[in-house]
Amino acid sequence: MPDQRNANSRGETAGRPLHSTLTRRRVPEATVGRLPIYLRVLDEVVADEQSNISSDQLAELAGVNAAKVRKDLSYLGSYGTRGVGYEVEFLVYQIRRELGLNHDWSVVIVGAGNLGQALANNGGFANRGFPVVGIVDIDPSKVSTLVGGVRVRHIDEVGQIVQSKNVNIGVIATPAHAAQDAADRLVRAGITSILNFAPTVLAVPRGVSVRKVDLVSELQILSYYEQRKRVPHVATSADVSRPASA
Amino acid sequence: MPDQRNANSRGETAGRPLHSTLTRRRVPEATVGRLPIYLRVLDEVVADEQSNISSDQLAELAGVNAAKVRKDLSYLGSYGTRGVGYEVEFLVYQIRRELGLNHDWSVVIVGAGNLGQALANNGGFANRGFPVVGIVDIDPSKVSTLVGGVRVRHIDEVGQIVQSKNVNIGVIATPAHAAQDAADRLVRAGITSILNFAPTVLAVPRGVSVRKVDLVSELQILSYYEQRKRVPHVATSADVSRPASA
DNA sequence: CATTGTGAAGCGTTTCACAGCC
DNA sequence: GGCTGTGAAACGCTTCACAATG
Repeated sequence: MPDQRNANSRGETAGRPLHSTLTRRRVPEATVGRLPIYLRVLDEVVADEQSNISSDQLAELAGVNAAKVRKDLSYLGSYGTRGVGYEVEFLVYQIRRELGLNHDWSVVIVGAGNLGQALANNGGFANRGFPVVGIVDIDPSKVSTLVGGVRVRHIDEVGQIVQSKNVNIGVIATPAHAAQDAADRLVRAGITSILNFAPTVLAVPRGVSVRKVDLVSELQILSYYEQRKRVPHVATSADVSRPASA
Repeated sequence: MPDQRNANSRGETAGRPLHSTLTRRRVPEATVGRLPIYLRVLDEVVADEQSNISSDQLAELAGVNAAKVRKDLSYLGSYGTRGVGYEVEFLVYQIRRELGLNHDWSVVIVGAGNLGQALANNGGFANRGFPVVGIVDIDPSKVSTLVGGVRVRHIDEVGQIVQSKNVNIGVIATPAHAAQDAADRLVRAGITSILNFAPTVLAVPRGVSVRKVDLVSELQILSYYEQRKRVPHVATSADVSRPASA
């Protein structure tokens, strides 16, 4: 069904990485995914009034290994001092700059159900630079209610909200069956970044970034590893006929 | 600070993949992460009463390429028919079996705030085989309230709940500062799989699987790519010396 | 003859190991 | 001496391309 669109998930567009071709220094996708973790950790280090940090210590706190930390940070530039480590405040600044966190990015939430409301009420967004400036729903009975200090408006108004409030990011918190329509509306409104909580693969045009958070999938993945812990070494007949040679 | 524990995230324990050493057929982590997506898609195919599906069609619907689908499915066994495709119901069964979804996995939620309540109210968990059998909070004023049909109990009772209701998976929906304590309590209660919504790197003993869902990180990653779209081609001196040849 | 299953090539990520530098 | 920055090796995942086959 998708037609000159591309299904995508986890930050890639049908195979092709989603970052536009040839911009500045290239930071690998895997590294981009870890920079937010370093930021979190460094915030606490700043709070502890520690001014320098080694790759070893940062690695420990972030739950990765030190070589990875150094490689990751080296993509941003040479911001460390040999024999000393990294100046924490400076490093925070550089990571934030790289991630584009020098200014706020306004967010609109589609879907004022349980999840949408929880997200809107979650102060963590706004004070991390992602103010929720709009919430929309298709259900007239939800419109006009106040959620997290923002009045819910009808989804038909999403285009106007995006324009007038300069929204950059859309969050889809609708049921699965409504998610594609929500995405279409967001895209039509000019949104080019979507965070999708609905368990659906969205079809969006090239140039629109989609990241997916699928709670049930996460549980199912945990289930896989949990099962393995419980049933070690069950050699089924299928296994016997197909020794794990490959 | 962690002491004979290992910080981890995204399903691995400090570098080492978390699945116990040498069990059955090995399914790559990347594949495990996609099986839930195939399941979702196949559910709809079943609903459409289509009995067979080719790797091409499944790939299209799942937003990946066909070779990947075939490789992924080949790890589970040879369940397709050349020239025909895969029998949908049988494939669903095999994927569910591989993921350990033949039976329910009970879930306990720690934290009855906005997010915890939204998760508990989200029917999608229970009817996908992850019944929420307990919700706990540290705040006495939240205890005894009813959330999603489950009465909130005090966090001190989490061990008893896990034992009596045979809980396998813990979901942490607390503020960041309380997340490590929540994890410690869950681990002490015998939980070996944790889904963490708090923006913290958890330290847990080996053998405990942790998956993290960090909403702000997701937004920050979108911010990175959004920024790139907005500021195309700021050729710094570094770029000139490093044409994107790789 | 359409479509799977899979070796092999290609590619991105992680880790190693050490030269370079403060 | 201690720690960064980075080539190079190792590893895992993706994609190609085609032989195998119902």
